[in-house]
Amino acid sequence: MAPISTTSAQDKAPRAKTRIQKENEKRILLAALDVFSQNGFHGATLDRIASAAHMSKPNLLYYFKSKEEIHVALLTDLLDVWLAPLREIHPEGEPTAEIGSYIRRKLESSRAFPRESRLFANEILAGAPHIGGFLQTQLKQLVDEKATILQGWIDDGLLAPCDPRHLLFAIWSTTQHYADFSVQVRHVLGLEPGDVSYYDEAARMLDTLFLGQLVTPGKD
Amino acid sequence: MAPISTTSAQDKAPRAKTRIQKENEKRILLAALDVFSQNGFHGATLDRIASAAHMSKPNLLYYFKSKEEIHVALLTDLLDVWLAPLREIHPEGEPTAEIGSYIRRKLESSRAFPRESRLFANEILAGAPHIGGFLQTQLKQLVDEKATILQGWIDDGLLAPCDPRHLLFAIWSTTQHYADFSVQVRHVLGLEPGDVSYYDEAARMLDTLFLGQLVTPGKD
DNA sequence: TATCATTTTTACCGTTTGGTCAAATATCTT
DNA sequence: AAGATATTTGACCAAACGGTAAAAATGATA
Repeated sequence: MAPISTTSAQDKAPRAKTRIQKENEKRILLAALDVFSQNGFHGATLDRIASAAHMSKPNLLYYFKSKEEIHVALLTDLLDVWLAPLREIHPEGEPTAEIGSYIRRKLESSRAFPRESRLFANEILAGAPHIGGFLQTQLKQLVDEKATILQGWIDDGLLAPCDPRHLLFAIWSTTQHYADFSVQVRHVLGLEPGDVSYYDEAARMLDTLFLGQLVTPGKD
Repeated sequence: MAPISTTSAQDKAPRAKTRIQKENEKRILLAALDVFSQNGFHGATLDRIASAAHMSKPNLLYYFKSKEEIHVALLTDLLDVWLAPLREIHPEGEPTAEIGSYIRRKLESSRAFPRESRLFANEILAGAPHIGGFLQTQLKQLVDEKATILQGWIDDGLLAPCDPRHLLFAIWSTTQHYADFSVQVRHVLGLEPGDVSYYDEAARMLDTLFLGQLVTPGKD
């Protein structure tokens, strides 16, 4: 296995990163996030990424060996952001509070990082060719762990009986929907292209849906 | 405006469709659905579509003038399927039954037509360049209409107070999630590639979520 | 079977794409 | 300032791409 040394003097293969190198890699990744999230992997071109990064194509390829390497770098950075809200669910907390704040964190993540969300959605839609391993190992493990917590709450009668993992799916889909399908949301609501004012109403809806009872018993 | 005449004898421009023509157009659209839904518009190539349709590329282009024309034809066919379940929500019905069966229709649509769902998701993710008009007019109109029905139920105290359009968003996202993100669902659940056995549990989850109360009041 | 329209194929074209290479330039270190 | 290293550039390439033209083959029709 290749060591990922950062600043060991004895190593000779991986040199320390220059100031310019760090700056330009950041510029490239920011530009690539724009382009990839708008057009998907195949729809993105190195010329467009380079142009968005105010850089020539060969110069871009001096920092990343290939288009795929940029894509993988972006996805790798993304995975931490994606998992972070889930990690914070703790068994000591009260179910309503824990689930409620998880939903709020997920929705806020969707609002703050819509491009990242769309990048992720594109990758999954394409069959997760690059992060399939991550899904099967790290994500599955974390989901299993948190599902156990939720199951505990169900067993204690604090949560309605349901498959905890599908509950997580429902939270993921509803929150990410506002980033991934934002165009549809805006068109249906009759909002202008840049308008994201629907997030407040979305938060209320998700609170009602996941924390309250949605349909009243009815008068049969 | 160009008339869309089908079988008027006096017209000379649009001829009637041959048996071979109908067969091959069907073959092409089926093949294109496979390719587009797996790789998105930019990831799909005419060579792959032609190959999947067991046809040479120029022959394919004899039936459809361009790659985009195939894509638009697929999307156009799709829109009816997409709207159908929503149309069936009627104001006379009982809220729980109406919403419940809508969810079941949507989930069944997701299970039966995952490729169509992914095609739609890809289009929206890309900013809906081809069906933006449809979203702003037909879909918005239908959603407004059905949202009024839901609002009526809320006013009658039959449904928990919430924004009806966001309720529809929640139903769309949770049901479509099982088609669009099926790879992730399977990886997290530890299922084999072709396995879609999670749909039963998904149906139970969505019933609990949308029709029952999920989190019990707690013992504070 | 002769005629005509439809369908299919072969060969090809211009453009775009991801990527390379060597030379030129800038930056850092001593 | 000099030398070494890091960065940037312009010219280029092979492959893949969407699409075309015209001839050849097939099917329908009388």
